Amino acid sequence: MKRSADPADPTPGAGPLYVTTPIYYANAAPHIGHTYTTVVADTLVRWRRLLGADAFSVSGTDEHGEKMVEAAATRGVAPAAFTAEISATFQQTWAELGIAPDAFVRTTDPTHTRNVQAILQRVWEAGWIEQREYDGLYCIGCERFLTERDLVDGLCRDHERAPEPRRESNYFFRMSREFDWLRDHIERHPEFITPERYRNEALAMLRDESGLGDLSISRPKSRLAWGVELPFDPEHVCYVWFDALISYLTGAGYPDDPAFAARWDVVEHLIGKDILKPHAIFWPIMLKTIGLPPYRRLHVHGYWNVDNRKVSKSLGNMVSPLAMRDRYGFEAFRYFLLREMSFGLDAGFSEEALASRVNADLANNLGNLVSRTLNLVAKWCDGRVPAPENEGDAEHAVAAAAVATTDAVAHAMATLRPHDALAAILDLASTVNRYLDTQAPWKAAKQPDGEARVRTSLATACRGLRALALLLAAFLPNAAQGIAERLGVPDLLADARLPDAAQAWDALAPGTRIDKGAALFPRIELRTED
RNA sequence: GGCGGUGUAGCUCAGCAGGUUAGAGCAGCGGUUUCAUAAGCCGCGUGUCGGCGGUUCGAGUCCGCCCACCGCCA
Repeated sequence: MKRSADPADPTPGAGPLYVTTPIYYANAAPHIGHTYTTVVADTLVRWRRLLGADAFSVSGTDEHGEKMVEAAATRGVAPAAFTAEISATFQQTWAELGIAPDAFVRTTDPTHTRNVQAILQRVWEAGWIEQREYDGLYCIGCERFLTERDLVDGLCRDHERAPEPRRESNYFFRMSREFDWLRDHIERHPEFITPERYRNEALAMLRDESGLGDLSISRPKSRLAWGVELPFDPEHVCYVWFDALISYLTGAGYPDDPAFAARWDVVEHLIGKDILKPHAIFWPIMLKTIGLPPYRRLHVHGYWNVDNRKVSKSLGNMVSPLAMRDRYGFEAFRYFLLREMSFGLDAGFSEEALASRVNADLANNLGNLVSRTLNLVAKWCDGRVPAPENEGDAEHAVAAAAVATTDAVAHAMATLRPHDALAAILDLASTVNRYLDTQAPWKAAKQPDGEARVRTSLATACRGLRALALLLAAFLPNAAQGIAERLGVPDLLADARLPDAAQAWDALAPGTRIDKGAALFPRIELRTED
């Protein structure tokens, strides 16, 4: 089942990486969807760095558009003040959760708006933008003109609000000229958009073409002043998507940072399925007209449903990552997100599901393994990691399992399947639990000739914990560090490099003083309603 | 209406290019252990693989039709 790695083929997915989250639309505090994408990006970056590769990440906030003006007006503040506040909330949230993108782009940043204007000017001069009159019904919620088919009882289908008639002079990005090129590119590069279902959807959009056409990228200032001014027409501002996508360039240092080119070579975007079209269609064509190669990959994940319903403000079922942290500890929540969603598919969140998943995997399996191992070491080995004395098949099997797990995690991460990676890691914890039961050092300790068995089995279990700490470092950094500290090797993760570190099975020095510490993951007891 | 997707054990999902008695985790049931976080370990699943038909020596796995749900588009 697990393919053994080809010796000529190094660890898969071990090269440098530049990964982005979406530039989140900053009209409300971050919720579970933002948190998921951001956590996946963070995990991916940590994993690549653990493999010794350079990894760079960008996140940010998209702050322009009519909805923002509306929301700010509702709150009685200026758009700039409103978005500054929300953007700060995003940044503080990630910081509090221990997630630190290398760059955080606000679409209102002067460096960014300069980039947008320079690019607009260049694309304009190259003839990719033209002015047209447009007459139609406009939905502020969608930030676009609607067609008859978007209407239900005269209301926008998605936003259930009445569109307003508008006649506007708009600038259009003539992207339809490149649909053939893009279709060809996607067809020639099967991994350009993953999972495959979303690649198919992108191809379907291009096949029909009916819904696509050219893209309006401007709004007259008379209607919307909150945006980046078009350099070639000061009476208009740039439409939100054109502006926002360029953040991926700004964040990577475009155009002046010498590191930009290398980053752009290895860029992969992470998005939710709701913004497939701009990323799969608009963006590659924009890049082509800018004169940059397409991004390397686009990874698309599904939606989180909460308590079996779609997440929406009106339902009030938004899940705040900070609230989850306060209630269960952030890594429990982070684990749930990464483990429960099969990347690409929709998944469901509920506190019951969280408790069940965390208790089974983290408390009962992993946490308890740490606890019982260290307790045995404290009791029978004077609190020091023992030296193995007579290793046999059982010990070799555990060591082999650690290597196989490392390989499995690498494969899973190379194809953006964090859920599979975590399943493999927890499986290793099970293996060590089974090993301990088989060896039963607590019994051997009471037998006259059992000492070698006690030392060997506990040394092996400790080595297993060390491997688990290394493998978990990217997924649950605090818990991994917690294991390392309890094992008496607090610097384990500081400069560890996989897969060597996991394969260096005997690197845990005998005599190391362990520290039992508190329970790594206490069981979650949900209060039951009566 | 068109295109695409999904439909596999109570739940969440694996099943790649068709091939021995269809799997995992969780939940449940039984047993066992006591080092440990009422944890661990062992054992237990007769599931019409949505339905019908077809191709094949052989189909969950390919083809057609149908049903349900979802998405994109119109």
